[in-house]
Amino acid sequence: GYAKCGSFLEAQRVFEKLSARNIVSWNAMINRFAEYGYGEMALQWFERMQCDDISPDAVTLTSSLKACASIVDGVRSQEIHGYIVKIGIWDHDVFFGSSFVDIYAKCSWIADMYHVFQTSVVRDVVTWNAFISGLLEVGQHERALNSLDQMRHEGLCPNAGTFIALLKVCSCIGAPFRGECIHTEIVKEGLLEQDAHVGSILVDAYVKCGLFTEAQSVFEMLPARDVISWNALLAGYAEHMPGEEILQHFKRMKFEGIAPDSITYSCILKACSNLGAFNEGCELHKEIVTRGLMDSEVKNALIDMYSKCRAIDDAQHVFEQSRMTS
RNA sequence: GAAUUGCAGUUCUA
Repeated sequence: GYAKCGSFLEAQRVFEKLSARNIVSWNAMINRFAEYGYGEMALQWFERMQCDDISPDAVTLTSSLKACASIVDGVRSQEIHGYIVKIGIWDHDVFFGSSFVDIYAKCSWIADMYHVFQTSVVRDVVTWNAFISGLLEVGQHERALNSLDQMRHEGLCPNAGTFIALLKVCSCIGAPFRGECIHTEIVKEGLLEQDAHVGSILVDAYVKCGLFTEAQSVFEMLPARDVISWNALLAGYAEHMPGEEILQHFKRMKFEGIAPDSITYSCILKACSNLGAFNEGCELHKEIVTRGLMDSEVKNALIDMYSKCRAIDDAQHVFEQSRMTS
């Protein structure tokens, strides 16, 4: 329904008028709020539904768990966990396992995360992906990287999400060799063509492991480059390549028709601040205003840039504007 | 019968 288009007001209006509010319409509302990050709102709808004497089904519960995850609400997750076990549907849905692994990891409830994972009789690739991300979250890097072999041992085939999770681990511990192995696997599976997320995380991982040449060559071979893969590369330039080269790449990005976002500008401003490139910095400032991309991170980057360029007045100006609005 | 479910991509910061 309307909720899928992100128009909540419209969705709510339609919902209130629905004569036949069935569980599907409730679930759709809850999940949409959760999906757009309104976790608290989603849980309110969850409670409202129960007040209406409709008992939640597996879809309601996983949607509500998504809401819990988005606001990292471990306590309410536990209540739902207890309810699922109590009414005896734990083994009916693989989704429960991955939801709870994910949430307990986000809460850093390590024992609970392990317990859920180990007692899930049915595990699928998403359960494993959530587990790998969880292991990263709690600092169990080796174990996370070993998971690939283990899940294959269970007869499961890794997907894009698996490799994304694994590459994040490599970035975190700076393990370029492991990253290269994963890169090989990704190519073998043909995932670079199928999934845009994989390409950008691969560029990002090489950047973060300090293999900048590799990052560049992956980037150039991507079938499609979006603002996120561009940002990953530009962040690498800002970090590792002190020089004006980054400005050329920024031009090329715009020339290719990719609209920069506030993260892009933060990266370029960082480079300008290292270069002491005041004129370029001013140009960027104007562009940011024109494009309406001023947010608090960009403001910090601007203040930093102006300070490094010894333009204290300009820095102060941005600073005072940010105090006015926040 | 159909419509509603789980993990995962880029900057800075605590």
